[in-house]
Amino acid sequence: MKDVASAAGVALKTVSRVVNGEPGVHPATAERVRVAIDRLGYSRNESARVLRRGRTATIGLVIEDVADPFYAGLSRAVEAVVIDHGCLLLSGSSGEEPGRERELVETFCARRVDGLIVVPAGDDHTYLRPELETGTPVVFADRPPGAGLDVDTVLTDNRGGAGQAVRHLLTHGHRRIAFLGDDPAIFTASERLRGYRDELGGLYDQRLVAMRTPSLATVRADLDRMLALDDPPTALFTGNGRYTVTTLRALSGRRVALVGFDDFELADLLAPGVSVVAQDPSWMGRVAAELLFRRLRGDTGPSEHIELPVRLITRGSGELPPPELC
Amino acid sequence: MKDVASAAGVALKTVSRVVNGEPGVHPATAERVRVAIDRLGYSRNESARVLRRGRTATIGLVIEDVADPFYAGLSRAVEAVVIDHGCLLLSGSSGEEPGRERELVETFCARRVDGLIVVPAGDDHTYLRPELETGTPVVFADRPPGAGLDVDTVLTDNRGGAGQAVRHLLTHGHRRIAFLGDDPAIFTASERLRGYRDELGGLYDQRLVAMRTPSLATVRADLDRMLALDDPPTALFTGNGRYTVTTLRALSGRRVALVGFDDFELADLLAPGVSVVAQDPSWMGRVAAELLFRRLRGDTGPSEHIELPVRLITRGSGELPPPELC
DNA sequence: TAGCCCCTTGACAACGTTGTCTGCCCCTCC
DNA sequence: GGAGGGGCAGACAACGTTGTCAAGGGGCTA
Repeated sequence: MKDVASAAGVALKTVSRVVNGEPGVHPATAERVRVAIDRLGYSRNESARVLRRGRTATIGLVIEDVADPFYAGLSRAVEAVVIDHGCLLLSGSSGEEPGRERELVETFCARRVDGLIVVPAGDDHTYLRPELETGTPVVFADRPPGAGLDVDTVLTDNRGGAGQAVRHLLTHGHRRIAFLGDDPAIFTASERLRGYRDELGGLYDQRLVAMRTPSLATVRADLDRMLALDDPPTALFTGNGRYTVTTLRALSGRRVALVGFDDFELADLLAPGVSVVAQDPSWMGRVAAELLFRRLRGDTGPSEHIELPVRLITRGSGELPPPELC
Repeated sequence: MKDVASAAGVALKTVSRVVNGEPGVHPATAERVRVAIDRLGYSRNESARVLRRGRTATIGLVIEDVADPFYAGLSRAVEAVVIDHGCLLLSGSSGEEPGRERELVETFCARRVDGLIVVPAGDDHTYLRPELETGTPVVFADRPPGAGLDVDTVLTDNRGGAGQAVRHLLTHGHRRIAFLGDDPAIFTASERLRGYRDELGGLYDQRLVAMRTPSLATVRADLDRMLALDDPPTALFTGNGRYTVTTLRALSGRRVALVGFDDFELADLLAPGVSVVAQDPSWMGRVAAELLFRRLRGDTGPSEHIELPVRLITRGSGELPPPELC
């Protein structure tokens, strides 16, 4: 900027004014400055600007994995809102590791983001205290923060959704419904288990539940074990999109009724189409981002806890009757 | 930091030394400083640091759309490499708009990223000149830069891949092979068209080519038109993952041989499985990022133009014979 | 013509770091 | 006992911006 100033024969401050579109600069002078800027290929140093002004116009987003379609959709929606507010989005994947989550948050804080949206991997977020105290708004999405932190949260109605899935299978005559889901240490997994269990009531059978990080081998093993029971499951409820897909693969053609949590591309093209309880990741992203910006605009009301509804989409797999009724 | 210094009863510089793990601080003093840091919840201001040191330890990535699995995979791979180098990744989606692409690049440059990886949306990149001249390395991925810019590029063997797909269909007896692809203004689309055309040679028929941004309606219209011809296509070659999926939907069960460019999740679960010419987005991301870091380490060799091979994966749809041979 | 105000411009400090240089103290070696 | 050196700590300037304040000049009004 100094170079531009001397090239244009004006003071530093005048260049600053032109760059920022501030009023009170003679058009001719402004033009001279602009020419100098173009000639020198000058671009403002954002770090210095941030340092001086205190606001970074930057939002941080911590998700689990960009390559997971759910988070990719959420990410895209957050990015859109952030851009609408003239800000930049920093984002990173925690890969389900609490340490990495914390690292990311701290990196973002060191860069002085104006606000944070976090899909937590860990369950201790006391490290966020200092930031919260300095007034940086934080919104948790998809999963709530660890105990003792009262911040804005946007969740899916996991329990209700699981209940809805199970109810759907029950009304189609199933009594033996298995649940295949992620490690219950993950909030959404344990909530969905709870919804499943509550809905089943007396029909609940521990042997029809398998919860761990899915791989084709483990899912196949779990399925084989369950289907070999004297009273095997006639229907499956899978705990998330990744799980549903892995389960479909592990079934390798065996026809069992199935409802999955999370919609996924091509669910409609499979035979039969896969019935799902669908979340809307874009909606969640949008809601979280808008809540964050409301806080940034100064809304200091009590922390909000939003729960987004899910939608049952029937495509065939969830409407298969139990074999004995065929 | 000033507060930490006075709280610990030391000078600013000593705190700086502790924060940066520089040697020459008495362990007892360092401990005192660390206590003060914890107590005050201090975190270094990265903007000030960047301003002072000149390096940001930040890489910028411009892609087309995070929600597209291809770019999500690429993104994740770039992020992994960037983290390995102790850097932060800024990324944004251009949404196929040249203006947005430029905006993103300029935003990143204003934040003084150390290097850039760009999947270009536009074809004029002269605006990058100033940055290139100041020595910021730039790597183009998936698509080359506009004319007149000689920079590192990592592409897929689009032409060869398309040729391979067509050859595969030819060896299965097809002579009428249609091509459904994106707007030829997009580099990858036109390259794939070229590979298709070159491989078909005399069999090429303008009426079997449809190129535009895919929507279910347009693809359905194009398909209906082609299939109504006197000598309709017996096989389809689709120009990218999104196109393949849309085409499968538009076919709504009609059995036509098909090979798609790009692999996609569940391609193996459809009936028949979808044969594809697969790119490896992670590989591309990794290669691009590693090339970038090699430049950052000072490699000033001539610009590289890497072309990654594709892999034909046969799953059934590409091996269907033409109807007359049934 | 004096006084006032507005328009335009510039000088300067401050934001929070870090690199450089200097200073002090204590230990060791001659 | 003095010189020299190493370990530790601090003072200060500079990075590139922007907010504050002040100043110069020209036109308008009384």
